[in-house]
Amino acid sequence: MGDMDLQIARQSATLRTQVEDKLRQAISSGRFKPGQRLVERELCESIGVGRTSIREALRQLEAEGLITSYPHRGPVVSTITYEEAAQLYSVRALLESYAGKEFAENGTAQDIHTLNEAVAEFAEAAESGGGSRLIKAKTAFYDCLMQGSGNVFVKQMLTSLHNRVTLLRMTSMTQPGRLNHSVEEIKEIAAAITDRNGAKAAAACKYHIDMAAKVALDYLRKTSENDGD
Amino acid sequence: MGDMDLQIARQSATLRTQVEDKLRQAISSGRFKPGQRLVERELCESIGVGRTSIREALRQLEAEGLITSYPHRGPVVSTITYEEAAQLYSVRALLESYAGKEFAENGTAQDIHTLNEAVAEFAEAAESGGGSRLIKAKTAFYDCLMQGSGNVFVKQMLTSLHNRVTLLRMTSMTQPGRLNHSVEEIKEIAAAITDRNGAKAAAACKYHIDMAAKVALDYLRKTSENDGD
DNA sequence: GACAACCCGATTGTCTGACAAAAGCGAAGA
DNA sequence: TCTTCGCTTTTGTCAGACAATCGGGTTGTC
Repeated sequence: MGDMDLQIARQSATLRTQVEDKLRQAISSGRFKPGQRLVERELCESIGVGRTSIREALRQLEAEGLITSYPHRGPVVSTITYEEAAQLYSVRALLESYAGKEFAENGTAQDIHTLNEAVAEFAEAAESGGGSRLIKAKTAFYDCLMQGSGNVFVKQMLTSLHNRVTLLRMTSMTQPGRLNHSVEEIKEIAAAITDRNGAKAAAACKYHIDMAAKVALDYLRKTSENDGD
Repeated sequence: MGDMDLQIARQSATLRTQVEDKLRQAISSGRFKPGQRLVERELCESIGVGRTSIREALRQLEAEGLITSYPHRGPVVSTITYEEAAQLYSVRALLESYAGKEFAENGTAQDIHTLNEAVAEFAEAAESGGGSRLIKAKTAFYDCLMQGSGNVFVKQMLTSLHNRVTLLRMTSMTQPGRLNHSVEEIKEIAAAITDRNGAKAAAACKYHIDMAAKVALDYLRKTSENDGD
């Protein structure tokens, strides 16, 4: 009874919250592409709720940076430039290193146990190759990492950054060789944390993000024929 | 003609934005105290706008962490525990150090010039003792620091953290001796940045925040007779 | 043919009024 | 005293309405 799989449809949540999740997912999954306009009435119809709920959900997503609203023109899915992508990965490296360090130095034994389980699950998922299972496993790993850092602000900020990474719309794991490297790097992180080695954990986290950033930014640079005009 | 005092009431902004600012200010100024309930209808009356604008503004503040909403009970001004305050200052130190380092290494000469002007203004304000002038000067300094970091995400996150610090409702500068120290520390930061010394700038930023944190947390610990039940 | 002014449709921003659902509170009853 | 019931308050959500604004197309002029 380790995993408390929180019920998918917790209908108790307010409607607005569900709309938020739906929109977030639509953006993450690429159904709404960066730069695309989001027209209120269309969203009302497709989701089946009133404008109130839609608009309030949009405000939330706007604050998270997933969408950008221009006055009297409405919201569009945020776009992210190459520069911003580089900045995003820089901050991520900074915060995740910190999280890793804190985890290693102050995390509970329980947290460490959970982390290692998440890593094992991720490694398995990487072998069996299930795409959605991989994403789930990686999410679980990061949730655990942020949780273990013991810092609610770090957790919140990293969550936001993770969401925004999806705006780049390239999984950074799709590269054939990358996935194996990724697994190794994550194992390294978990090992350092289990060893209670803060400095090493921070370094491993930073390395992991730097590698992911390199792949992502290279990819962006190559496919940047559509950023000019 | 140095100060371009942007017109107070830029009526072009949407109403919702103005409400956000008003609420943010009310919280920062302590007119709304942590833990206090915010009833929609009261806000409507006191601000003089409809529920729509109020609710959307509240969603924004909620995302920023300034208020916390419980379903079917409405929003309250966020409270912050001692632990969270400590975490907040930790992240602040981390991010501001990073900002200082980046500024020193990559900031433009123009940014550096502006920074030094802001520091001078802050020092003057500290001597003349104008409370609101001090706050303004400090805000200008931090704006410049974040701007100079060249990282929009850092800027955004630090802005959010700065807003939340006000939830602690103790200026951390009110301590008689603290202000002078604060001025010195800030001068140190600016000097390091002007020297293009990244490591030193980072250290100075961290020191500055750590000192502020120490004062703040000591104060919180002393006045924690009202956190039990 | 190019450029400016203008008008019109689409969409947002905002208000009002309405109502179900839930939370909290007080009273009634065991 | 404790539980239960019902009432009040407030939120969550909808529908409809309307002014303001933006963008695009049209018209008119040089």
